[in-house]
Amino acid sequence: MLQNPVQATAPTVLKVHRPSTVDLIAAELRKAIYSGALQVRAPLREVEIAGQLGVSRSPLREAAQRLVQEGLLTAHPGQGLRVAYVDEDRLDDLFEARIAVESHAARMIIDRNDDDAIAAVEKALARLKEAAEGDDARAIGDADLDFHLALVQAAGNAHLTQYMSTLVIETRLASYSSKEGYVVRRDVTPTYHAIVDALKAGDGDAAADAIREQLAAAVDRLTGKLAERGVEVDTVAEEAKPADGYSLGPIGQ
Amino acid sequence: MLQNPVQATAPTVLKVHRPSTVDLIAAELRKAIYSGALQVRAPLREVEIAGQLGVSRSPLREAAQRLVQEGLLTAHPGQGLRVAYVDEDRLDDLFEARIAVESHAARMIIDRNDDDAIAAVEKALARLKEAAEGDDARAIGDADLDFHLALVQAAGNAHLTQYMSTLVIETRLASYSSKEGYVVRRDVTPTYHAIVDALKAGDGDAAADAIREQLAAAVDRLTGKLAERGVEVDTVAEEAKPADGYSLGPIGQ
DNA sequence: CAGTGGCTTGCTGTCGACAATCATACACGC
DNA sequence: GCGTGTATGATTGTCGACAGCAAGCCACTG
Repeated sequence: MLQNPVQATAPTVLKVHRPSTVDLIAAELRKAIYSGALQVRAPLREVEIAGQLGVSRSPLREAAQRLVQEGLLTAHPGQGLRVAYVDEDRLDDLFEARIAVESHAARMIIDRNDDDAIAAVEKALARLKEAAEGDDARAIGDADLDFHLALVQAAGNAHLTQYMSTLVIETRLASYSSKEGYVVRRDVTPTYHAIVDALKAGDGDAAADAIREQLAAAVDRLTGKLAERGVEVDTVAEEAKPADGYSLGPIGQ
Repeated sequence: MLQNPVQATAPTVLKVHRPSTVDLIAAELRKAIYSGALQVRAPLREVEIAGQLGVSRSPLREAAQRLVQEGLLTAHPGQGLRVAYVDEDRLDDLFEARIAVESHAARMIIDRNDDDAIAAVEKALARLKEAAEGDDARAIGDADLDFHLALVQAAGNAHLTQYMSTLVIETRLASYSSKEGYVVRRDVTPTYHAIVDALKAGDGDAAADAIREQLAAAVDRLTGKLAERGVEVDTVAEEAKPADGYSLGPIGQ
């Protein structure tokens, strides 16, 4: 090599990662979608949202484009932005993608014999069991999704974790899109134990199968196929949220 | 059901999907990164890029945020946008994600016994073999990535396909980030045949193993571990592209 | 001569305003 | 009465401009 462009200075302190305004707005929008403050298929008027956030339209639109890329918002020229709607085809694709990511995460954990990771997943399962004892459908749903996200996070792959974060929010979106309304099963824990047991046993295929079974059941519930077949399960429903009057918190200082 | 909200009108024609300006710009930026016109770690000055594209800064910035979300660009406050740099940690995560997606795609194809899908993959392999006979490193690399993308496309999952598209571009970015320069192996085809053979044989585990082996070798090559270990492989290198003077085509009418 | 301080320059980040486009409601004609 | 055409209102898409921040250069000081 003619020139050796060495690192100018070995950084003693990691460079501070100050979040940009667009980061904050995007996070706020995701939270709003995840919590249902922004309803499915609802058009979001930019001046209104920007006003609530205390920013101008420009950074809001930039942040919105990130969610478009994630598939959480859709943009049709002239019609502006709408919260995405998860139809049946996309639902299948979404859960198939989740199977790919989650089962691979399980295999990664098993291949590494990562006890800490398994412990983290068990902790998430404990929180789910605790939530399932209550009647708050939203809390149960949160704990459910948190479990799946924790599984992927435990695999320690930042790339997959970010993708999974999007998949989680889109799953919640699918729940909102369901004609059955927002319903969660209460008796979910047995299937989850199967996943954790497979992790402990170091059986990747069993873990993958358990995840597949778990998610396939979720798809059936969301598409209403369980009801069609007359299957009765113990479910908890959530009242529809206030139609409007939602307000997003202003961007932190 | 009390109310049956039937589809208002069965759409006889599919709704036209007119691409927005932001779509076009984002696609142009991706192409520029993929082709190397925008070099790794290069800061992109907005006025300049916007001028070349014949648009204002606003839509350019919005499009750029999409690429930020994809991980193709990075945004540090006050310092603007830079083409992302794939360091070693991220490289590992990237290829592990590719293993997750591609091996699952293979399993999907096998589970469905989808002969058309296998035919499509074989077609991509044929194109790769044809390119490998030449000395154009870029063409070989394109055909290589096309093969992997074709594999995922053949699985027929739009969600995974979109994710894979990003992974493909980021892989190209990793090649540019490599200190070895842009180098491709010429004798890749045996490993690819193993993948296709496993697809034909309907052996999902074998396909997954072949993909893992293939991608692990790619990581070794990109990190220079092959050279360290003194492994000699038949490679084709590409001259470094013109440092600047790149110009992006204007947005189509 | 090395290090520090301030200045300057360029760019980004954000804003307000204009023009183009779409949806809605209404009037008209068949 | 139904469909078509038109007018209106609102919202988006785009632009140019200003303020604020960061990097780089130069002069100054120890």
